[in-house]
Amino acid sequence: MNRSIQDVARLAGISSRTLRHYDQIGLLAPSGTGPGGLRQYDDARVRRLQRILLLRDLGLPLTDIGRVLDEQADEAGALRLHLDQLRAEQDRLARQVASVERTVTAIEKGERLMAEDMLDGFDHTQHEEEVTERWGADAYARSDAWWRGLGPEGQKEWQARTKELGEAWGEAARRGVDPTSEEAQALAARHAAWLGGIPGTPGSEQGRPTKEYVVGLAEMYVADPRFAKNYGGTEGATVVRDALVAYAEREL
Amino acid sequence: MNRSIQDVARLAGISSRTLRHYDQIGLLAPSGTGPGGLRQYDDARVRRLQRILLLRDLGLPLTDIGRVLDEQADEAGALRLHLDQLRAEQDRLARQVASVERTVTAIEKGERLMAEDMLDGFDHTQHEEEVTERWGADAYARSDAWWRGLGPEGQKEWQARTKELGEAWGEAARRGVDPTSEEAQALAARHAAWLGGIPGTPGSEQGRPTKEYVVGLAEMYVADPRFAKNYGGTEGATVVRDALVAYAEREL
DNA sequence: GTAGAGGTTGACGCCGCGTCAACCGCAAGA
DNA sequence: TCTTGCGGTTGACGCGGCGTCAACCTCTAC
Repeated sequence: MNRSIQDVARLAGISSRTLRHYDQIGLLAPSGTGPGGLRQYDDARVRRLQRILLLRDLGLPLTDIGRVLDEQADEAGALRLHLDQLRAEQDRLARQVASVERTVTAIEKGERLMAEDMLDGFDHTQHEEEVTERWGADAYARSDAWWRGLGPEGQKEWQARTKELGEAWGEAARRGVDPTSEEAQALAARHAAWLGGIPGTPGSEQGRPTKEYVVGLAEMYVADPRFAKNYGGTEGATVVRDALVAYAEREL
Repeated sequence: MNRSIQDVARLAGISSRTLRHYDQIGLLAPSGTGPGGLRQYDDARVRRLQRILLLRDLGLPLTDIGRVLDEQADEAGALRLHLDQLRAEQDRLARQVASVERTVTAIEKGERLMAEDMLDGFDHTQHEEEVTERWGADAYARSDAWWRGLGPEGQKEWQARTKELGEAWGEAARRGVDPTSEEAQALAARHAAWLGGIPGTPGSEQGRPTKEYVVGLAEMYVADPRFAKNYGGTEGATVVRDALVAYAEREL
């Protein structure tokens, strides 16, 4: 019972291109070739194809399928390993969905009522005391002037970005990432870049905030609930602080 | 405040390659080029990069990000659309995870106690009455001879494949797929190919089951609970039947 | 003069095929 | 006999988002 490539493709509900691909990568070679190099598949190949497709439907990569089928490797074991990856991907997706959801509602809220919630959530002028106390009245005045200069639209925009950044931090913190991990450090880098883009912050002339400013601010995130709430509470803020401090020590 | 590519990369916690890529695809061009073609980025580009990375973290594709940022397109709208896709992917993953789980337990069960559960689940000899009644005692005898010829190992193997195929059907049925959809028809094709590979089934000499055999069997899947349970009950079996009948009409 | 840092452009690789393009062999009809 | 058409063949690009060479350039410091 030798079948042509089209026969097999129709039988299996796949394309002939897929069969040629499987031949090419050594996953399923035809049993022989007829006149003109036409591929022929016997019953054994068709059965092998069945198993390939069943495993493929489970999301197993083709290379793994090849190993399982060729080396008599442990099928259940391979699937359980695969299951772990699927679940990890599930987690990632769930977090991303939640993150997007929060971002969307934040944006829409911000569009409808830009006053209360967001100004309250991260009002730039909110930390006047701390700023003046730590970096002098000059710094605050410059910063405040910049803030007013933004205008309502600019302020809304700025707050939205702020909230998005806080969102990213909160998400990572809830997940319990290591503050020294590559991911947390990348976030810290972006946080620092963001701070450095605000005229009036110490070091903004060099385009990056000073180490002292970042470290001080990081401590404030933990100490002051008004800031901490932007990063998932005190616990979240602790992660943010540790990450920022580590980053500042390294790069600033 | 013009920064070099490395500066920006470190600031943002990404690689310089990524920045070059963004330049290449027109997502983020540098503000200018210095001596030797060195890319330079001003503050506005850095801020744009911030937004790019925030949206990228949410899983939005780069092309969409470009549209949102360039055409002042509706950011919340784009994200909600993206959210739909994420949720669809979540569904797909959840179903796949469940499917893999069931397959794994089925395999392990089959390894430990191959007797009861699986023989009960889909005993080939189980439908002797129907086979003899509909296709004659000859067909049953041939089929039965083939079955015995498989031996215990072969029977176990065959049953495992059977269960996997039933699994795929059950999964699709629970999802409520249209029996005439491409997906269901592909499954039907594979089901038919599987039947055609069993010596003794009418039409197996041609490598594919006859239309009448498939249609009759499909009806039995719905009518007989012993079969229906392999496809998610009567409801599931109905989908299987409709898909198989449609396939048989078209291809056999 | 030469080494080194920090760039540049160009290209391949990943994964699982879809989708051309250009060609070949065989059978049926004008 | 020529043409048309079917059913294949090999080869190559494309997708997404970059990582990772390779080969080359420019400027500075020793």
